[in-house]
Amino acid sequence: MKISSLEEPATITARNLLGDILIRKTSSGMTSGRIIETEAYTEDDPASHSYNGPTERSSVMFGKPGYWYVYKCYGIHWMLNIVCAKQNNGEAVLIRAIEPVDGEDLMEERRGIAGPDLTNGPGKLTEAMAVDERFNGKVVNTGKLRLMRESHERITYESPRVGIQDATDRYWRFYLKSNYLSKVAQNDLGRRRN
DNA sequence: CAGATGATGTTCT
DNA sequence: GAACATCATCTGC
Repeated sequence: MKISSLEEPATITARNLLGDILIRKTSSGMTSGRIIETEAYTEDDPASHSYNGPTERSSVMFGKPGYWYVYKCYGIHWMLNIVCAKQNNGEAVLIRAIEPVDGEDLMEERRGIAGPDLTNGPGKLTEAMAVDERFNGKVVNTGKLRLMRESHERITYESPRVGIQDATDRYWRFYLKSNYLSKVAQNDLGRRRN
């Protein structure tokens, strides 16, 4: 069992979340997956929603750690984040990819396909796990969407974040080697972190 | 394969 | 009115 706290800064929490298990329960059944790719976002970060202080959308990021931050991207996809760092620090970690653990058949049903494309991207995993705005601002360890902290012994890598234009020199994307890494990230030059 | 593009709607200037 | 922490699909090799 992992003891690291979500009060740690995003750049540390993003790494600590690797290997943890997301668990989603619905009336159709349970799905779960291992987190294998994350990105850190902070207030001091032109690419972050919290960069210009709290807004109606980003205020959750400035709240207490251990809450979900869910927002809609390009009008289509839900993005799942975990708020971290101490209250009033606008920091969060975006979950970019997971490996299915349980309920893969239900994920295939929701996504309409099978294989690595099930969960190898931030918008894909929320569809596979039936995550939407209902979880925004909710506590991470209560309710139908939970996080199980897990230790892992896999090698960790870090590299620049993807899909953004600002601060691309920051190595704030973290991942484990996996067939389920996000498409846009599969061929980049990450450096080993442990 | 790689690269371009349209979908689609909320947020912020 | 522009930008956007994306994805699926289409084009042309």
